[in-house]
Amino acid sequence: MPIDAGILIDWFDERARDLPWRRADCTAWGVLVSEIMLQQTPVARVEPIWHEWMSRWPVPSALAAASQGEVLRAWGKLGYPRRALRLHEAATAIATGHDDIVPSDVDTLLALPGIGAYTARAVAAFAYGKRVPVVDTNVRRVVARAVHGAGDAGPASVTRDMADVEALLPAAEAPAARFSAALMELGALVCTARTPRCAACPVSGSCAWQRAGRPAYAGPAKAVQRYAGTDRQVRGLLLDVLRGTEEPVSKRRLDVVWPDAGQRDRCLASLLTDGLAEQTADGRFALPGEHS
DNA sequence: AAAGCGTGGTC
DNA sequence: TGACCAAGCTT
Repeated sequence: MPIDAGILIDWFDERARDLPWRRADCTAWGVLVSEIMLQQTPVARVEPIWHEWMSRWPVPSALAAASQGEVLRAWGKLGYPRRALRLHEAATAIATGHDDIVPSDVDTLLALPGIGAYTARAVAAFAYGKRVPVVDTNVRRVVARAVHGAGDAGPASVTRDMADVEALLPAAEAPAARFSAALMELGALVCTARTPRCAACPVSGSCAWQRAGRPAYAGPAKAVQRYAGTDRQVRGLLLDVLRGTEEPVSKRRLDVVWPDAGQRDRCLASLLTDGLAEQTADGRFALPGEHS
């Protein structure tokens, strides 16, 4: 059973959160920055940082002119700092190769670093009003339930997931883009992972999962991400030291963050490889681009 | 194509 | 408490 676009869009008009990157005066650059920051990071943590970035770097060329270290420091504790580096790279490419204008074409967007299947279409739809399937984890869950009657989405498949959503999309551009935003919002506010609020759902009447009696998820178990004790945690601790100082720090200052020397050194080396840290001529360590 | 990559909030 | 979750991308 397809989701009624009119009903969903009406619900969105009434209930959507007033997020700054959804406002009419938000630029395509603002939308792109928000999409990158929102990858695996909750809205509440993104909002204040997004505002800082918009006033500090209102256009791609402004970000491109900043050093990597400044960008990483401004990224703060949003997590996955490689995103910040890639956004900086993307800004440089947009400034030099696209007249400082964020591309509206999906394939052009896909060619930029850090922009994948979801983000490219999110920018095309939300910044430029294009009719393209926008599939994130929220949308996959909503479709799994409302259309397929499953408790949750199985493993992602870009091709299949996009075809599912394409089939639901209104024919015209403007309502299609609005529908895409509404599907995501429904997944974020109502059709949530843990405790779906089906009583408040505007499309529960046509939901296949409801009709099937809300069966539990039957697919393969999802891999659980460990964090404590992993390289990710150690890299995070090292980076936190570098973020906290303007001056390069000695190796000794980094050694205190983690007891296992082998893991520590491996992580520091990987940060250097990833371009998230740099070693100065005198052997100390710093965020990249500020002391070389 | 499965695994790696940060961080913090929730129940 | 710790497992799960949050607008993914890259290799």
